[in-house]
Amino acid sequence: MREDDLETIERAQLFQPLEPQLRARLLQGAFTQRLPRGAELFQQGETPAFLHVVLEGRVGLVGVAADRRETLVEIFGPGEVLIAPAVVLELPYLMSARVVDAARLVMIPAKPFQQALHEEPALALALAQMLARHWRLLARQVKELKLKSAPQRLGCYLLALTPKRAGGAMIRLPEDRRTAAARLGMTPESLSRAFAQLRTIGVAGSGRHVTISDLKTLTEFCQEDDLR
Amino acid sequence: MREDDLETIERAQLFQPLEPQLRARLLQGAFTQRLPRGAELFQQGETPAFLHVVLEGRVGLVGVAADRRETLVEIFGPGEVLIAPAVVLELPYLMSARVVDAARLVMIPAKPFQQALHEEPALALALAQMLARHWRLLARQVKELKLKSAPQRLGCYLLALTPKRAGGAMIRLPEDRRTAAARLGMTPESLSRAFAQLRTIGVAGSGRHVTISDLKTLTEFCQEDDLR
DNA sequence: CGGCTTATTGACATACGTCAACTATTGTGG
DNA sequence: CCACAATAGTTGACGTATGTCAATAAGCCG
Repeated sequence: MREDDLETIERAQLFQPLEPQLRARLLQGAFTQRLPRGAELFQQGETPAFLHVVLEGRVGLVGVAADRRETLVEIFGPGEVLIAPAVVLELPYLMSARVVDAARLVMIPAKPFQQALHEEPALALALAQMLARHWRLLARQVKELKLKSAPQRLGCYLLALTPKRAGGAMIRLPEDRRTAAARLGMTPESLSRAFAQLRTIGVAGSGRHVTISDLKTLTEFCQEDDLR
Repeated sequence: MREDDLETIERAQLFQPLEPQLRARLLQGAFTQRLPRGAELFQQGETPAFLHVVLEGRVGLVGVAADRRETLVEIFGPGEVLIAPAVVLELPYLMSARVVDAARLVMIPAKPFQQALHEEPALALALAQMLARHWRLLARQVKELKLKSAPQRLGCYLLALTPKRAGGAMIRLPEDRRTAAARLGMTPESLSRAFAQLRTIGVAGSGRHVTISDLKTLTEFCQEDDLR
């Protein structure tokens, strides 16, 4: 494992609160893997063999229906852990994981990890906190899907990409538009139209580049509760 | 606290793996509360003061948009813990909690609970497992919202109410139809029409009583991956 | 430059929400 | 126990948001 890999892992919210020697113990038997866009790390229905930590690139969680239709549920980047719930519960994955941007990952064997979970209080606590954060990501998404229109969801997505809450902003989208559309639960066509609609309230975009003239106006349009 | 309350708490998945003396310690300073249908336990945006455990009745998690429109995200019954993520992270609730069926709850003060989380490995582990299960509930819901039609979501909901996977079934709905509709992300009118559509594949319902002539057929209609 | 993918736009289909009327069910007071 | 009100559920007519399909335009790369 490379030097800067360890740094990334240290920054990962799951590992950051741990003692260095515990981190080292977890990484016993772990290895890294480099995967191109489109690669599948695991498939929905499989039983976890590893806990995956993203070092570089981005990985999407893809839900698959019985008729093979798919949806992109969440995207995780460097420092994030992939679907800990399945690993913790030793249950089949509810989703597949597919590389969105060429990625490097740490694969931590599941069994020793589960073992450590029972023996290392700090790990269990850090994991609980990570799961709590991940729960909130999904909770927010369910609320958006059920309460907001496509243009509003796009607005929320743009707002999430800037730390500021007032004034203007310039953003670089972290993914191409078809990927963003999938993540937002709409077709690329609908995303295009959603952008067209936001243009009327000062959102200008071309390619991955987006400028927002007034964040306040957009926040209002999106009916955003600004709970982080 | 009543005798049978303790039994309910013992059955709660969060507390079941704990030593009796640890359970007792957590319940120091806890008290029970009885609330009628419609009561709000807490509101979205508030910072958690208690960890809530449902003893009796049912409590819904309600997401609220800035324009006051609401959606019912999940319903929890006896033995379930209400929104542990906010308590764990000491962050504002992302949703409100509203009593759906007259309920009795244990209110465990948040601070001592957070304290215990750092001191009691068994608690942190049990919590991680509970959060993992709750994450899967939401993950499944996101998949359904993004991949399935209203009648298919209704079908999944009905299937979730029976442990069987083949043959026929008779079900009693745990909530009235307007509540079920809200949970499923549709209007009562759409729920009615969804039932009408399922009638063509052998689902007969009247009031809270539903009979399914063939679970296989329904499972297929719903495009259900039968991952539990 | 030509050929690829990706984004946009338009025409149209459809699922679902909305509003209103009607019916069934439940609960309540005489 | 009935009468009636209140509530919950159903059905129909209609509007709107979003998906689908097809054509076009715009980037990107060999």
